[in-house]
Amino acid sequence: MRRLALIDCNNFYVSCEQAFNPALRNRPVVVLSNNDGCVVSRSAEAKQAGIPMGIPYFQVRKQLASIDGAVLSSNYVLYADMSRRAMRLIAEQFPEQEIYSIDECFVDLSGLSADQALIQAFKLKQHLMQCLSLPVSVGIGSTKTLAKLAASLAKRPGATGVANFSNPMSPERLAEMRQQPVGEIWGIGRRTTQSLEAANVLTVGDLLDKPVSWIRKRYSITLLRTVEELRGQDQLGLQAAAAPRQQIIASRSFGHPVYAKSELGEALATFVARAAERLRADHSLASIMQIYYNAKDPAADGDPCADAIILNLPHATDDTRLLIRQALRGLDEIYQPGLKYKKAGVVLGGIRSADIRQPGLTGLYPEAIAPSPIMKLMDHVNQRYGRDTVRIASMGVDAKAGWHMSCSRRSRRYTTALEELPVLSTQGIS
DNA sequence: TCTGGGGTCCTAGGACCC
DNA sequence: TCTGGGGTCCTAGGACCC
Repeated sequence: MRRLALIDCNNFYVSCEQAFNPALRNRPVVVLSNNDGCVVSRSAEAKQAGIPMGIPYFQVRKQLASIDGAVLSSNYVLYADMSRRAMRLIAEQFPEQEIYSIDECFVDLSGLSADQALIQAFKLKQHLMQCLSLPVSVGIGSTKTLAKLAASLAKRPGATGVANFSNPMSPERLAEMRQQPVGEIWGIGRRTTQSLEAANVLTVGDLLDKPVSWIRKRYSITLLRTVEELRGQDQLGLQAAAAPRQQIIASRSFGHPVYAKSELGEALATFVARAAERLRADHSLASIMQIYYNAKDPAADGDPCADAIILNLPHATDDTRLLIRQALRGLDEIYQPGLKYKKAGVVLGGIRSADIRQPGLTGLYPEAIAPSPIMKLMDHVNQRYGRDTVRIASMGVDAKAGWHMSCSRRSRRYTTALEELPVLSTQGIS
């Protein structure tokens, strides 16, 4: 019998912060998105105070201050490292693992009985708390969709943190599953929830009672697969090995508006460098690059405007230098003086394995055949001594340039930077 | 007056996820 | 004044091919 578990870190970003700073425990805490824009993670106390997920910070600043809430900028370096540690601990217990996101993974429990699975889930919870101070919820199910649904139950306030929707299910458990609102189901978002509710399909049970033909006629194959999964028929499988990405995006809203082409060029070159690092880490090449911007036009009452250009590269590449050259050429074509630039980005596409390199029919680009030793060296130095220790000159040298993000409330990189390690003294951790 | 059938590839847009 | 970033999959429609 197939049995899967979803392991989900509770309030992951906030929990990472609380792990290192006890003063943040048992009180309202939120972590903000890039540029301190929106609330993206909330402690239980912040949720209880009614702070919504995704709300712009400025709309809840006063409320947070009035309840003595702590507000933090995102510290992605810390979260990524904590994630890596948690995933490794989980894989030690359950080697069949699919890492689904920074704070979630699926594991295979097929060898275990339902009771054994529950016991193992509680043990794992305890283990992660002990090793990393990370609270997790575990949902068990015979498919990923059921495991997800179980996890959403498991993490409700007052719940035990573990829930099981895998067979054999008691009649009470089944009834509870069928009572869940459709909006709780993984893969059913806001729009589909609205549409289903309009058709008087309000719960999982309502949806399961609809004939396949009704679902297929009104919705896509995607929803049909979701329903099959809820019936216990596996449609999604466990993807143990991560497939290389098909698309790599690097983009940022600017800390301050940007006007000059040179500054926009520095920002774009930096985004290209980030994307190319990820490309090489995947052992991939890109053959298409898109660059784009969002801006406001002061000449038109500050109306928002945007433009983009798709660049077909002369050959598939992972070379930051070539990619930056092409990106700046693209910028020449879409840059408009006078606009107030708010955000820019780069998308790498046409991605394929770096095992096959070919220079194109013209033979004009012999360098396309072999990976660049300079890129390899650059990655190596930057991994060892820190990001951008070696960089391309067009990325600029001023780390305070206006386009860089603002993140004034970032905590320290406790686990990845020597000079920011926590210090233990008789007064506690500082 | 009569106007096929089957297929691929690409793109834009929508919906969803964390 | 201030509203994130990085992804996936599906669908419909157009261009093109034989």
